[in-house]
Amino acid sequence: MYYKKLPRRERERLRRRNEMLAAALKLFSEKGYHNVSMHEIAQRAEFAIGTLYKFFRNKEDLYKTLVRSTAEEYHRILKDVLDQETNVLSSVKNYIAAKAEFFSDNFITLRLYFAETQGTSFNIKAGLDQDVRKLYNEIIEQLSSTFGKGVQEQVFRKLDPYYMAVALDGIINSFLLSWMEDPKRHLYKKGVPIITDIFLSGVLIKGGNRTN
Amino acid sequence: MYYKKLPRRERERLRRRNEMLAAALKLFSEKGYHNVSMHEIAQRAEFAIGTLYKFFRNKEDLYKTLVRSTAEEYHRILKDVLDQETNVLSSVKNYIAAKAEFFSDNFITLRLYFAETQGTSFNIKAGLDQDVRKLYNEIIEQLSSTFGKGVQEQVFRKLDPYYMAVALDGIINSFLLSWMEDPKRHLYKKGVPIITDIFLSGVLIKGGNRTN
DNA sequence: CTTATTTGTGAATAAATATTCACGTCATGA
DNA sequence: TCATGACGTGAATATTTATTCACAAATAAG
Repeated sequence: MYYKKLPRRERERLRRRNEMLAAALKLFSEKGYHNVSMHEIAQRAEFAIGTLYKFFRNKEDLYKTLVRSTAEEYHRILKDVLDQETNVLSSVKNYIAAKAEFFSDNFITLRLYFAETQGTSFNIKAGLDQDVRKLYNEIIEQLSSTFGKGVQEQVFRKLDPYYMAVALDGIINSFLLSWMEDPKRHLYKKGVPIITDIFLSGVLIKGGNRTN
Repeated sequence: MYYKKLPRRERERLRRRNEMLAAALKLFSEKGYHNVSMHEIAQRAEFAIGTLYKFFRNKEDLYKTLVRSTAEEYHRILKDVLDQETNVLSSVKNYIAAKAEFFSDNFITLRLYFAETQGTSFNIKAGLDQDVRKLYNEIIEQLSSTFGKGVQEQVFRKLDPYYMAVALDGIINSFLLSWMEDPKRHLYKKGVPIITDIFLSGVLIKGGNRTN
């Protein structure tokens, strides 16, 4: 509803900028930061190398912009889910579904996500790393607090809420990863109920083996 | 018991080679493939740059050698655990413990492991990726077959064994990751029973919510 | 239509770093 | 002790790629 708010010049400028970001996202996602050259990005976006530098101070700036905006969207979506005023069990279920859905919408982003949160964010110079990690941790903390509430309400067993959050996120990530590697074999829609089920009920046949 | 099997010359040569690999491992693990120069590795290992090239054809060769040997050790250890003739429940518990122990022994390797299995292995040119991934998948498949046996023996619920394997590995990895980020806060020894417990029994208080 | 301003271009430059190789150095065996 | 070959060295070279900037094209203003 706010279209046309900006002058034509500005809008065109933004469109160009987005084209460059899109090209960069695709390339970074496929090959990783250091295996993509500025020339390559410019070429893919069909601009001259100089133009690219008119929009972004340097390669790192371009990359940071990309990752930041992605991270912020990720953060916003999951935070919204956890902020919703429902019972804790629904919150957790919604969290699982929302995370899966976010990435199924843009497969490409998933690669960037793993590159930044797992393993190799130490590839890029400091600075960005911290910010993205912080957003990621905030979500884990909030998920953790949801579990804390659940424990008090006696919906969940009396386990450390933080570890529950870590465990859940780990399961989801490993399903996302296997989906990323072979999208045909591991449909994500099929994964959501399985994740939920395993996490909530465990894999043992009887509750009798519980240590607690 | 096989010391002295090799001539002095050869042994010294191997020792030198290992020093170079050790220096490389440390640097790659800390900064990632592209942020480490051959000069840096040579300097750290206290050899001239030319010497490094006498031992390894090029940078990629050095890196591949490193990752391959690490991956092979990882593979061997976990395969041994799963091959052990015990009941399925013990196998799974041992798997959890063995994986945690392997990485607690060499923290540094953990970084390399995440770089290769998660997210950014697509950073390095093809070839290596495939081999390492293959070893990793073999373990998941074997874990999966253990779960299959467990389902038949009615130890585990009737869920897809492959997904159980994916889920378990995901939980373990996320605990390892949080340990890597803050070793003081998340002691790995403390993590093992929690992982086991959550995975086997789930987080819900009652078994009544089970969907199956 | 002319001028001014903004924006796009890509050859040229700068910097980083992977790789080579002509030359010492050292150990071994005669 | 000397000759020989294996090994180590690091300055020099090759290559890749990030970044700049003088100029051209397009657009807006008068």
